[in-house]
Order: sequence, then structure tokens, then C-alpha cells
Amino acid sequence: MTRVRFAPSPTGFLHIGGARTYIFNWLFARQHGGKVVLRIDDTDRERSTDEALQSIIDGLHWLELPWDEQHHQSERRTKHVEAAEALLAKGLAYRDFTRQNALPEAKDAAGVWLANPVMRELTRDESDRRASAGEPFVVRFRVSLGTDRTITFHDQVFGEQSRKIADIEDFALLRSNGSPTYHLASTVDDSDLGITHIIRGQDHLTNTFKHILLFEALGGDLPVFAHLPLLLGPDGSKLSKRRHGEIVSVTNYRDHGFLPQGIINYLCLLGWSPKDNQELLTRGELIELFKLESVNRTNAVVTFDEDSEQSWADPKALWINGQQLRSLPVRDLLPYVEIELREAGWRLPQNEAGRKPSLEATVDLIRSRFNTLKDFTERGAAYFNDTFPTDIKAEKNLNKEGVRESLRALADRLATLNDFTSESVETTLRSLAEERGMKAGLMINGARAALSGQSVGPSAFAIFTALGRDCVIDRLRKV
RNA sequence: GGCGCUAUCGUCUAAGGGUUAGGACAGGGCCCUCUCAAGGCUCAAAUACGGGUUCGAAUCCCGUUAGCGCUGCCA
Repeated sequence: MTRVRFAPSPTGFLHIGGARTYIFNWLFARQHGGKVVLRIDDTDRERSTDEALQSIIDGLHWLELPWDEQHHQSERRTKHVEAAEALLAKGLAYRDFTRQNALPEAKDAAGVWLANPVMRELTRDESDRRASAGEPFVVRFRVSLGTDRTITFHDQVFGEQSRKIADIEDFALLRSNGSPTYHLASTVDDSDLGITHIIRGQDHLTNTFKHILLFEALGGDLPVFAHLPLLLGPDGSKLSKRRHGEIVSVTNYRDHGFLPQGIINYLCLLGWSPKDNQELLTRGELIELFKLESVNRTNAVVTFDEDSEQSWADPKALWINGQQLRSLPVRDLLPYVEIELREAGWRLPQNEAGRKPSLEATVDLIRSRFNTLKDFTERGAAYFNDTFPTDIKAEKNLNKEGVRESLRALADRLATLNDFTSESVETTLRSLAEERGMKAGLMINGARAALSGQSVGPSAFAIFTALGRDCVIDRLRKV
């Protein structure tokens, strides 16, 4: 059974790099009929916060890619400590009583620190004696420095990887306060939770050799490793909460009106592609097409401009979201739109005895111009609400010679129409324009302005029918 | 400093020994048109640099440069 895991540390919000890692894990698991484990790596209790945890859960939840199990490392601490003690007992680890922050001389001399020979060679008796005397220590893994062994593994993305054991330092397993380090906790849990595939950021590529050493010492099966290229900010540095701020948070995309399928589609195209020029992919297609082997090895830059309201996100991300928003079956889009409207505090329009087209029809009409859900309450305000702003250009269209008066006249004619269809409205409008010796375009644009408050938007006649006769007459008379 | 990874249009990417180096976003232009989008067409835009191997290199090898990662009692 394939089992993958996503292991965020709750020290901040979930950024889109982490989200992409989660998505790739999820796709891989689903494709193989496996399970997704969400493991909260909160061994660093001081830096972990409940707010961060909640924000991560919210972000993941929003993606609508459910996980199957959830664990917290802090609850598994006993297992980690036991593992360290077992290694200590077997001589595969040792206590290092060097004071914190006191640099081993070896580091100064060679520029590289691998081990503290004094602590490494302490006899067991002396080590036990100093420990029971209460002297603080950190437990280090004893890397077999003497051998000329080279560790090799086949990374599913980066291919054959090898490293001389002599280049690996004696890394810490337990801190002097007794808490497990990331390397220990992560490996013990991966082994214990039966993780078969570790798919994570490339920043862990070189850590993998340490983990392999630990897996061997712990006696567990080695999982398959796959490292993902990093996501970089516009400045070329690794995407991070600290450096790039809230703008790279997953919830920021949600709050700006992204669709889960929009952000997922965009993120999947960063570092991976289906190789056939297809760019718009549904979740089902992604599950089917995703291959670790076709993940790139080069870091990808996410472009955004924190100073610009317009380009807060990568323009391509916005474009993809717009494409998703337009291509989704309207029925599937509706729930998102309803939430958006509700959050704006608006009542959902009701279908009034067949006089008004369905909410679906309206959404379908206006969505071809929209890129995010926010557009429904901003640019789409007039379709759902009686109070809406009129923009400057629309105002100008209304102020053109004779427009307001003609629109009021049009309202009277529309009131007498038997059939209120876009054809009948068009015929009525055009003949009225002709009678008045006026260009139809003036009235058409004026009508759009009066009905929607905007100079741009769908075909004016489509707006008439989308709003329904009563609403149209009301708005035209008030012009 | 040491070890490792990477390098194709501004950005995301395709081509993995033989292509006019393809697509997408963004940008320019045209068509469509009641406006704006959408859509269609089109223009501009790239193999980091230097050596080698080869009849032939974006592709394989070496070097350089640049970027990134690891080198923590962070993860």
C-alpha cells in the first residue's frame, strides 16, 4: 500500500511551496490508490503555534484534497526518545557534553566540522557518570567516519545520488533539553507510520543521506525518495513566509477569490508538466497524468508584485484561475459563488416565477469576463444587488445627448411587451432609436451603464434578460 | 570555506544527438463586435560562457560563471 506524508511545521502559515508539495503527494497517492498522512512536525515546541497550525489546516482544507490520517509529532515524543536511547545503548549514538554554542576546535581548523573526537571516544562509563551527574548533553548519531563507504540512493526526480560517508557530520538526535530533533523524529515516524514514498522539497536532498543512515540503524525499510525543485520568489530566493510574507500564503489566494482547482492547476505547472502542451487540467486529469519522473530539477520562479494591487499574484495564475472558472460546469461553480455572495452579505437572488433566468444562467453569462470569485461581488455587483456603483465611463455614456430620456422612454415600451426576450428587447430598442434619429449604439451602451453601472460587460441585451423585466424597467426609469 | 543540485524567450515550460528550438502567460498588431472580455490569427522574444566528443550538440563530457540547497541542540 502506497503511503505518503506531508509534514509541515506549524511555525507560520502554509505557503504555496508547501501547498505544491502537498498537492504532488496527494496526486501521487490517489493515482496509486494509497493513503495521505498529514503529520504536524511540531518538535520545536517553542516556535510552534496554534494559529499557525490552524492556518495550515485551513489552507489544506480549502484545497479540497482530503488527507486520510493526521498525526502530531509532539504526541509521539516517547517513541522518538526511546529510539535515541536504543541507538545509544547499541553504540550507534553517543552523548556530546560540549556546551551549546561552543564551537568544536575541529571546525575552526578545517572549516568543516564532522565530529568532536573527544566526545565521540568517551568511554561508556564516563559518559554514564557525567550524564547521571546531571551534566547536559546532546545525543549525536555516530557516523562511521572511518569507512570509505558511499551512500547511494535513486531519487525519483533527481536520479542517482551518492555521498561519501566521510562527508557526513555527526548530527544531533536529541537536544540537551531531551527533545528530539527533526532528523530523528522524522525518520522514526516515517518508519513507524509505514511511509513508502517521501516526496518533499529539494532542500532535504542532502539530508536524505543522514536519514538513510538512521533508517538503517533503526532497522526499518527504506522508503522511496523524491525531491521537488524549490519555488523561488521574484528576487530569486527560496519562497518563505519570513522573506516574502503573507502574499505567498495559500489563504491569501483563497481570500482573493481563487478556486481550489485554479491554484492547484497553477501550482502543478510549477516544476512539472504533462509534456504535451496541455495547461488546463482538471483534478481527475492531474491524478491520471502526474508522474514523479516528469518533475523538473530546476527551481521555478513565482512572479508577483507586493506593491501592486493588480499583480499580487502571477498573471498566469490569474489566467488559469479564470479558465477554470469558465470551464467548470456552472453547477459546480455555483457553490463557490454563493459563498462569495453570502460573505458580501447579500441575499441570494431567487427565481421569480420564471421571469428571471436562473442564478446559473446569470453566473454563466458574466463569468466569461471574470478571473476570480471576487469579481462576482465587485464587477458583478449589479447582477445580484440593487445598489451598485456606477463607474466614470458608464456615467459618461449616460450623460451623452438624449440618452437618459431615451432610456426612460424605452422603459415604457418594454412594459408593454408581450414577450421579454433579448430579441424583442433589441427590436424595441432599435426601432425607438430609429424613431428618435439616434444611433442605436448610444442607447445600447447607455442601457448597459444604467443596468450594470459599467461601461463594459456582457452583451447589453443579455443583461436585460438576466435582470428580468421588472428590474430593468425600474433601473431605466431611475436613470 | 566544504559538499551537493541546477542552468532553453521577461516568467512557466516542450524538444534528451539531426526541428525554421514548439506551446502558454505577460507585451505589440489584426479579426470579431453594442462595450469589455472570451475566441481566432499574427508579431517580437531563449538554448549562461568557453572548450571538447561527433558528419552533426540546446541535448553527451570537461571547465568557468551564476543561482540555489545542505553544512544548526531549525524544519
